[in-house]
Amino acid sequence: MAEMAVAEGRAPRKQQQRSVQTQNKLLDAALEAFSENGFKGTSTRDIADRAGVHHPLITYHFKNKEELWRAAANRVFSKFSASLLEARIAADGQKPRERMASMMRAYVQYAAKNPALHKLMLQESSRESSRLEWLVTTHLQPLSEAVVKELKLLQESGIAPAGDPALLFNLLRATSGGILALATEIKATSGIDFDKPENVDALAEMIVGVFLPGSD
Amino acid sequence: MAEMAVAEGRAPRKQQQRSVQTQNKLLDAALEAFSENGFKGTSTRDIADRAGVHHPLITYHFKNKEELWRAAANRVFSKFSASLLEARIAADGQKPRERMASMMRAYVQYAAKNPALHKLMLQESSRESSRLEWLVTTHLQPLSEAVVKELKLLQESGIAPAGDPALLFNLLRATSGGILALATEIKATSGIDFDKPENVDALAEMIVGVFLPGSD
DNA sequence: GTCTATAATTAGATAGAC
DNA sequence: GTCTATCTAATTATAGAC
Repeated sequence: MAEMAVAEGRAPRKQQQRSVQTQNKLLDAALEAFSENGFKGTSTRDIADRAGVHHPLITYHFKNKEELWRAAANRVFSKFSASLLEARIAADGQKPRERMASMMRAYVQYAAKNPALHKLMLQESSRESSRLEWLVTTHLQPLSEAVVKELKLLQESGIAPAGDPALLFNLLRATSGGILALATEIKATSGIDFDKPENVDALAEMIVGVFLPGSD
Repeated sequence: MAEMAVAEGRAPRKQQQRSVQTQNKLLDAALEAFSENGFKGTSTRDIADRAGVHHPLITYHFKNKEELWRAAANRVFSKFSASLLEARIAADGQKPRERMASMMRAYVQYAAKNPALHKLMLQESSRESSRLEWLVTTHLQPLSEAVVKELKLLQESGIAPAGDPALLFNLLRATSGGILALATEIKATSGIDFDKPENVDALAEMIVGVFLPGSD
């Protein structure tokens, strides 16, 4: 599968390179399709068409629809975690409030650039499934635990609003992600276009202002 | 269709009553199924099974899948608007801040009791469609305009956070609705169960506290 | 590694008996 | 108003040629 080529020490051979390209095209297409129409609502033919490859190649590279979903989800969530970690490291010297604000901005910016992330999450949260279980244990719980820990410290300093920190974390997450998952609708309803960077910035600043009202 | 029986002045005849019952069962089942699996991901057979009726009855009562979706969406959104209006009237004597807080509580409580509302909204927002356009012009825009007007007044009094009131409205909406649409996942990730009324109350209070920090 | 052809299942919708 | 039977199209997945 996709991990093989990475394990190889030297540059992979030509055949392998093309294989990786096909896999990447399929993963991008799958992410887009699944995030738009959900797992059940997406046909493997649609994915193959979006990727510009013939549909039997899905079975060849990913065994079946479920494994393709998992691989696509794995990729976007891994990139997301890496992006957050990067922001966390970059903010290391800052004061607690500014550090948290940096994380929140990074979260919003990533969510805006990758609307599929939260769309996928919301699609799968609509009902219990083996995919949701996998998503929770593999990606969501580790992320949640890390952020809740930092939030708790901010609450003790009076910077973040009081209340159950886990609830607060989910509030934050639903706010950032939910509004960007609704982007298509909000553009139609309110005329706010989150394709424009200045609107994303305004959103990030509003979230920071609302959730971190205390001065540091 | 469903509207016919209501137009009739006297009590409808027995045959008509059974018809209305079947329609209601189908509407409930459709709302549940569409909210879980999206429009494309839902089969009319699944809906018929959930309702306990034979699937050709869908064509009989609602013409096709699209019309059934519209009828189901219409019902849940109409009830929602009515519920908000009721809360608005009940809060009429209160001060601006308390009035807004009452509305926010009513919003959260309704969303908690009817998770299908926001699930449906999020499912349809994942891509442009004729259904989304209909949802926006029929239900979302009127609601948005009414609430934004009140929010603007609260901002001028310094009660609500500053910034584009339309953005603030969507933030509020995404927060309340988004977190309850994620309920299944949040229970698994954070152990917070929104089937318990006390957790819904805590959510409502946290939202009020975060978005209306100023004293009135 | 890629393609065509196809098997087996399930989908939306309709016809016509009762 | 309800049911069975069925048509047509689309679905996932596989077998086997190239």
